[in-house]
Amino acid sequence: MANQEGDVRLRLQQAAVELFRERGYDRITAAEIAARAGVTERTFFRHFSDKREVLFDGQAVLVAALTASIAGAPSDLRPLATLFRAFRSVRQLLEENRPFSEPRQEVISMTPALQERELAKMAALSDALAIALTTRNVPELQAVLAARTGTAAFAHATISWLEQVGPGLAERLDLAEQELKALL
Amino acid sequence: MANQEGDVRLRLQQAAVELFRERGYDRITAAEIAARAGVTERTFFRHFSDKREVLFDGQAVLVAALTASIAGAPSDLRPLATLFRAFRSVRQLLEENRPFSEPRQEVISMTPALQERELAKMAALSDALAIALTTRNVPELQAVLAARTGTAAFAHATISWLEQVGPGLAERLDLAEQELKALL
DNA sequence: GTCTATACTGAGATAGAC
DNA sequence: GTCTATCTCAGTATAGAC
Repeated sequence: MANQEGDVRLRLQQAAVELFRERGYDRITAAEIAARAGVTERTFFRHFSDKREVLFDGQAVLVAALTASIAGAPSDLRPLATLFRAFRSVRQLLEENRPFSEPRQEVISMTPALQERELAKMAALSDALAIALTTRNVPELQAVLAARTGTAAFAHATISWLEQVGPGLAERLDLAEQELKALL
Repeated sequence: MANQEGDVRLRLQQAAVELFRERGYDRITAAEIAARAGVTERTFFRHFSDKREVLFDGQAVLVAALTASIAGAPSDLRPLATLFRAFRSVRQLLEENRPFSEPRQEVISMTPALQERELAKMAALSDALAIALTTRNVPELQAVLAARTGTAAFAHATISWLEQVGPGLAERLDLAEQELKALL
């Protein structure tokens, strides 16, 4: 029981991804996910405030790692360079998680409701990065714009890396940074 | 009846904004909105695929105006400059709409579920702008990044303009463009 | 853990515009 | 007659209150 109790959350998440891939997000009920994880529907909603949220949980670790990297960056680094330095610092973390995040992303890309939630999570990430930049004395508007721009590039790099065969994550990040520079 | 039939959609939208402001988004049911507009709940859902959507309808006009401006821009203009030219071309449209969009934005800013939808709409706008740029032979990745970046600046400018007293929309757009240039 | 409100869907009937 | 908008009725699932 101790085993089972501890990872109910994890079992719910795994069950959710499996079922969503088998039959599609909107044809799966929260009760079905709960049943496969061996708990009741009520327990599902105790762990996740809504049905979508079961797929969005790794964010906290990522945000912590990124803000830590920003806080520890050389103080003369410009905002965008600071952000890309942070993105590169979590590369290994993302690569290790690929076995989980790839099927997860497959489900998200098929489901508008989940894409919406993903955008919200990215916006929250962007806000966190903007705050991390302002504590380094980057002016607010510049911090917000840099965070949005950097997050967009980061999201594009990671999602295309998960969805398409081709370059690795590091190369995709390099490419995105180059293209951003070329823009201006 | 002919009068009423024609603007059911509009009446539903107006009723929705009024009620949401009075009591808050989640304390208003779709049935109440429908009742105030003189139709049934089912009719509400025939016009709007979900409850949130009743507040997001002006986008089509905006997207059309922006893509038209991009299509008509001088061919030697760089991607971000092309986008800001387009944003400025819809300034009057936005200013005329302010009596509607300001209360609407007030409701959105109070409601996480609506903010999520707004992000989705902005992402759709960004996708449309990216496509408009690629038809001008901007390379795909560059177009996507420019569109995301530009859209973020545009959204920030318009939302802060709606929510806070201070500079006009034109000045806020100028400011955002300057800060973007300063980033790179 | 139980109960309930409400968001949303589907099918069929009605009514008016054309 | 078709087409389109609405209503009616019945139902399921999410999510919040208790």
